[in-house]
Amino acid sequence: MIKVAIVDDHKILTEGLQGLIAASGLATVVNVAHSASECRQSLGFCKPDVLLLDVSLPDISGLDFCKEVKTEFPEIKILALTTHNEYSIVRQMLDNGASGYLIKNAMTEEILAGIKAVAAGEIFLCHEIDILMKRPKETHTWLSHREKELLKLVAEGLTNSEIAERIFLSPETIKSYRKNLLLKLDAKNTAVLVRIALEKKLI
Amino acid sequence: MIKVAIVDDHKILTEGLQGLIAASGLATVVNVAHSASECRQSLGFCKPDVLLLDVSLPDISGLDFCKEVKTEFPEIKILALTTHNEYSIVRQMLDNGASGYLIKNAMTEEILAGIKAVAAGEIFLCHEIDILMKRPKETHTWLSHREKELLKLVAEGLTNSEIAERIFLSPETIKSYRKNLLLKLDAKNTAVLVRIALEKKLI
DNA sequence: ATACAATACCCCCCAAATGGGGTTTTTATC
DNA sequence: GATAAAAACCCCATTTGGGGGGTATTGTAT
Repeated sequence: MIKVAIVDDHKILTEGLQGLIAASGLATVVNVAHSASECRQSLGFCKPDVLLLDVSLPDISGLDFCKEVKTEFPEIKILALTTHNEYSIVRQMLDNGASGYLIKNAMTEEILAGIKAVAAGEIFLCHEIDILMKRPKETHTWLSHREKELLKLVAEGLTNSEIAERIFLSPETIKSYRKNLLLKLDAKNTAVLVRIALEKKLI
Repeated sequence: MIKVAIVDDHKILTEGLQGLIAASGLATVVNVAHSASECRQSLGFCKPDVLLLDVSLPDISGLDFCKEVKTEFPEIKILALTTHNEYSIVRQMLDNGASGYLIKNAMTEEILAGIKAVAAGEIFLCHEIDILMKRPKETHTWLSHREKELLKLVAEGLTNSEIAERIFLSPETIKSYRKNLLLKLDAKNTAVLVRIALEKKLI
């Protein structure tokens, strides 16, 4: 029997999930938490095989929590279960050690299939996400570290010279980065740049 | 027995909800839809007393769908059930005719209490939302029609003169509006303006 | 009656962003 | 050891935005 733990702040969802998993006979729910900190306290002793993890948690980001859990308990397989269907979120989640990714409007059977697959050491993506990730690379936007850093500072409202001071670069360099960002994200100006960044969850 | 219909694209949640409502003995689920169009087709004959409605639907906005249902079937009480806890969303939902508002991490009992209350013709807000709405007016941002319109166009990347042409106003007027928006939303510049607008779901 | 909010308009000045063209160095990757 | 991508830098010209000051006209709620 696969031991499953759940972290999600939506109580109706966790209750529904518990019932669903119990009814399947495939796995047993050993712990339910509604925040990362709550989950952190119980992981040590309940030792689940699979952790169902939401990206939006009330305390810290599910992305960071995924990395944290994987560092402390590398043997626990993490299966993301969330509403986000953006490339960058899935990409980061997998890079942070997740073994699978489900979106919340996936079929019930997919959730059980996902639990089974990741428990067996496989990588599992639900249908919609699988299609998303297989799309040609050009349709996805991927920014370098520096570019992401710049984008964050721009979205915080810093001017070029303020950014330059902050990260010890020439204002001219910042200008180049911004030009590149406008090009890469196909944005006409800063307003659109910020909108796209937030919509694609790049920052 | 209260007749309840549900519209939400998260299948796990709708299944959980169905079980929960059935187990309570308070109400009976007469219909479950995963999109507005699906729901639209069934509302006519299943005639629910209460409609549990999510704000994010795959086809159209739950806000618009709320208004639509209220126009066609004024006797159906609408109870919003969603993750959004922003003032502007709640405000719009209530203005569009919703009788109640629940957030998805609310307690199970609150959902049942909400169904009971709105079926009885009352207005019901879950605890967290109640607190949010009771906060002094000054802490909420509320924009006029024109200001919202402007903000949308700014976020689309139009320059002042482009906006002026589009809505037949003087470019100087647009400048004034923008200055006001920066003040009202306490934004240093356009980048922050757009970020705040998206974060507070004002546009 | 009058005060208020919303709407629409105008001026000046300077700072900041955008668009165009570039170069060099460092750091992975094959 | 070649190659490519990322990171850092530079100049010119123009447009756009932001900060400061305003005014006038509506409608509407008290």
